[in-house]
Amino acid sequence: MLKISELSDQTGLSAHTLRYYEKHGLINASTRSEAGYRYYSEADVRRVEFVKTARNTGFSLDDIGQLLSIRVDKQSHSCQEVTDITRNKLDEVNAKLAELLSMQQTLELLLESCCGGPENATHCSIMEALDAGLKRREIADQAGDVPA
Amino acid sequence: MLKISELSDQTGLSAHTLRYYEKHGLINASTRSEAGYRYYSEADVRRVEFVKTARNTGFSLDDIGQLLSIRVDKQSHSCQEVTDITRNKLDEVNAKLAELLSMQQTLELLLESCCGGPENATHCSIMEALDAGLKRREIADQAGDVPA
DNA sequence: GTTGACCTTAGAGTTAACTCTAAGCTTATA
DNA sequence: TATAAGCTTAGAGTTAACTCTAAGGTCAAC
Repeated sequence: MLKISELSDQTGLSAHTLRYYEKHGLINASTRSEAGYRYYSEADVRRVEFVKTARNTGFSLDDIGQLLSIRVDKQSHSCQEVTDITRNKLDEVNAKLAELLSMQQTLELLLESCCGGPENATHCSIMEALDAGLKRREIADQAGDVPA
Repeated sequence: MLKISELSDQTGLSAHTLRYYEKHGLINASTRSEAGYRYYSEADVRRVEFVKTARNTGFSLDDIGQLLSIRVDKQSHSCQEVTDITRNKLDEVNAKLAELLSMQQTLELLLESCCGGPENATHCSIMEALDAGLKRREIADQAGDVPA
């Protein structure tokens, strides 16, 4: 049986976070000392690791709550329920990814277009592109040409 | 001169958001009616559009504040200041991107590994993989083989 | 028997960027 | 002139996932 600080050491999650997860119904210490100290069993630890793994995979605490309720009674739940949660998360991730890739591309183009030197920003092509609403087809190419 | 609702229509930013941006020092209505109504000039509108464009590119309101203070006095700022802000943002975007790509890959592998059918989740390979801390080299391949 | 490290709880604070509400003026239209 | 739409402000609420604080109880070691 581990005390909260020992579980914290083992999982890398802070004691604060572990209590926070408990308050939100994700985990629990199956035993308490008379004084109220939390003591975690092996099974408790495995549940915490499950939460941590799911967290690293991108699932929200809310998703994880659902996954955990499947986990404790797998017989009453289908694989489809699990894949639904997973697919929704993948859809979210893909949407965010598309957004970030577009930003990445824009930022790279902006950086390519600007000299980045110590000269003053009067003709800075990054500022110009932002002013023009990024409308130039290639933001500035190398020569600063603007599409008709 | 545009009233706030007209500016809202033109930019797609809500009047609430425009006031919020003003409160945070990003934009301003250069004129107010006697009664206090905001009236936006062409220059005001261009500034708002700049903010919107920068926002879409991923810059935080804080970044945008810096970009705007360069914008109003380009002579006193260098291209390097602009590229520094841009490069920092690109670094952030790339970091987030790496995280999301890893999640995407994991989620795809999880989905491939699971039948997703109506059968109960007793042997669901997604649940198993999360339980095992995603340690299996390929999460389950197609056969559920575990590396030594 | 007294340090000092660790534990408890309830509840407040953090972050970013909105988003909304309430209470009360103003303005345009019929 | 009455009504409705629109504007003003200050300030509270939202979201997610922590993160921290205060006030106090517990425990192991010296």
